Amino acid sequence: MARAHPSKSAADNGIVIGLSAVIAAVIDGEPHVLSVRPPEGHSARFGRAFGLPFGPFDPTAHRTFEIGVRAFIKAQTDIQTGYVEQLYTFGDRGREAPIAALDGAAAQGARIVSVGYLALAPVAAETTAPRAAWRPWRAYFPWEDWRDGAPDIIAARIIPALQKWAARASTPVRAAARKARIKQCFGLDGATWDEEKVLERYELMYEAGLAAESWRDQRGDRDAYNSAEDAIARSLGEPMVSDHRRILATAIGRLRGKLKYRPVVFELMPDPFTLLDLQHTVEAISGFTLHKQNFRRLVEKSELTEPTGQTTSKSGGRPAALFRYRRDLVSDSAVSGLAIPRPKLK
Amino acid sequence: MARAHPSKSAADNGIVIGLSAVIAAVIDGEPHVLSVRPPEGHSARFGRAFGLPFGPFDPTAHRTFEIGVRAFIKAQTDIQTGYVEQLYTFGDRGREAPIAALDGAAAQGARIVSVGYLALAPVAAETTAPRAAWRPWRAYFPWEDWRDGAPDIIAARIIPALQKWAARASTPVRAAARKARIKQCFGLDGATWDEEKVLERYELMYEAGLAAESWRDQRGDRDAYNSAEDAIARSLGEPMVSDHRRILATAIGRLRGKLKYRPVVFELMPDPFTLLDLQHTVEAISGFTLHKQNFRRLVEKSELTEPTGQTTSKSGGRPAALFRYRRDLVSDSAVSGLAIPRPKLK
DNA sequence: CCCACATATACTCCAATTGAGTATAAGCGG
DNA sequence: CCGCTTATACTCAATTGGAGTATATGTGGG
Repeated sequence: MARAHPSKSAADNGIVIGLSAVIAAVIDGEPHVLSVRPPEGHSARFGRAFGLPFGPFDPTAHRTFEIGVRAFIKAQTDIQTGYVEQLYTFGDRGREAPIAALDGAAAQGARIVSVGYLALAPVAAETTAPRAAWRPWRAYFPWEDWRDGAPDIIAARIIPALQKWAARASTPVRAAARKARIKQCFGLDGATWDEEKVLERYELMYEAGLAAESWRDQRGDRDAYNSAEDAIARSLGEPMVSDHRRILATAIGRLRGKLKYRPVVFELMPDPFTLLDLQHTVEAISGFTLHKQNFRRLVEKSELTEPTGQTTSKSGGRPAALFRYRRDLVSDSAVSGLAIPRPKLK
Repeated sequence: MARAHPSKSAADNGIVIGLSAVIAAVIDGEPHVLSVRPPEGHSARFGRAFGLPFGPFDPTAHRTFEIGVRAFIKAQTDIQTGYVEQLYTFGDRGREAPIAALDGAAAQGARIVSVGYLALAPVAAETTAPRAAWRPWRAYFPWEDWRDGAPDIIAARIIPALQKWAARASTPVRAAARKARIKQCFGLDGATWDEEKVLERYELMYEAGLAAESWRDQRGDRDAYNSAEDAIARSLGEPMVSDHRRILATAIGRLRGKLKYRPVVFELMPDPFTLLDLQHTVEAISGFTLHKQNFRRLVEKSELTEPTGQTTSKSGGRPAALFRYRRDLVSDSAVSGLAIPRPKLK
């Protein structure tokens, strides 16, 4: 049972802790996540899905998780991240399957536990790392962006498929429970769309067999499909390696929530910015549009920003004043974010 | 290197995941946490501090963390918990030290990672487990309860000690940074007391050497003390085993926050309750008092409760109407809690 | 039986916040 | 200088939220 590198491998039935990072940035008004294409020949049958930057936690080398995360982000992506936050630790058996080869096949037989992290990068951050690429959230979650109203895919594909799934439940009580979840998750009849429920929506779709990962993991509802190919062809959003799409969903939900009570948007902004830039960034993250004049009032009242005195005329019409975030305020955590005003419906 | 029980031990430099649970309940208007006294002879030099119910995660037996947590809570405490939520995963080296003997000395040399959980129990829950006892939060965090105004211990002992610690910083810049943290954490001059910052306050005190654990871990500021005995005598609040007080701090902060946007208070209530009971529970958790009439208005507007039609005259004066929580509403997560109104100062 | 007392519940008031506009300012390209 | 575009300023009504007063309904003592 002895191993060549005990610090990087694990005994059979042992545990490996994987650190995964969602690195988010808003590029040209679109929210993106840094994605990594696995090496050639890896998980080939799964269409070479993207994954998150990922690395095994090495207890001998890393005093804390955060140090470990920062280290491998730097190693894998060339990106400088300031803000880093732990999201959640996933330990379910059966969701982590095909990432087996962490570095080789060291982790065969071990239970893989994922500690997910969220990191924010200002737009400026470019990556020159070999297999890393900024990819829009939209690719993975085409139903989360409501800036142009309700995405067509919801009414056209998601809801019908979910309703069929609900109807397939084994008992009427369970069918009703499924329907209630669908209603709450997607804001049907009367319920409001809660932009923070990203994970709940993804998990619902996973269970219903609408996420390609659920087929891969041999989980979720499979009754409605003729074959694996059929299921994958009809799945929604691009799948990711391992449970990374679940971690991404967690990150988006958390970020959308945090926006409201902590000044995190500014971690995504280049240095001088206009108020409309700021608004567009908030809108990109939260997935819906805001009332311009009120957003302005809000930002000014918050005193989180200060005018630089300069203006930019890139915007077309009247030049916009440039602002900067007042980092001096306190050691961050004190102040209370931008309390996004929610517009009435859409 | 082979072990007798590979699933419960770990290779040298391996990883053991500990699951710790903060089980909270409000008893007679006082918030309590279920604490476990370690077996005789264990960590004797540390005064036999209490710990949280705790168990190693067994990858072969537990499909998910939550299953594992529920299993050992049941095994260790006789308590039925409904609501269970993951808090945070702690992996810092050096904070976990003296829990070495998980069950024997199996984990010698392994890195211990703590996944903290929060569980809520309605008052009714009694425990008959051998070494388990309900203990008030106050014992561990005597500075967190502001229901009778600012606790004396803050002005009398905490702030002076922290100020001295700030002054001992190696550079003036660092001293200023420490002062700013103190100000924000304890709501000094102008800053408001943020009841959610329980963890930040504890970590500050740990760093300043005011928590007995920081001495035990050989960490934190130690300059101001003549000896270990001196440090422990002057430390504030009762220490806990391992990093359990940190997990408890995380739990309290999270619970205080969650109260505001999710209907979790009801998980702590017996079945029919009066509105004043409910208010007292919220106050116990959040640590400050509320305006009675407005709290009432809030609860009624929220429609989270419904009157049972009955009354109770236990309260003394006019009998109070009994209410129950409407569990039918939705699959929990939809509704938005009680949005605690914050009274102006005190 | 009535009165003091205690708590529960109802209602009022005012200030602050917020949603949603309209009006005006200041650049650009012709 | 005009029309277009976007930025910024100001207005207004509705809602919310903090704080207080008034009234209801029980208990226990004389």
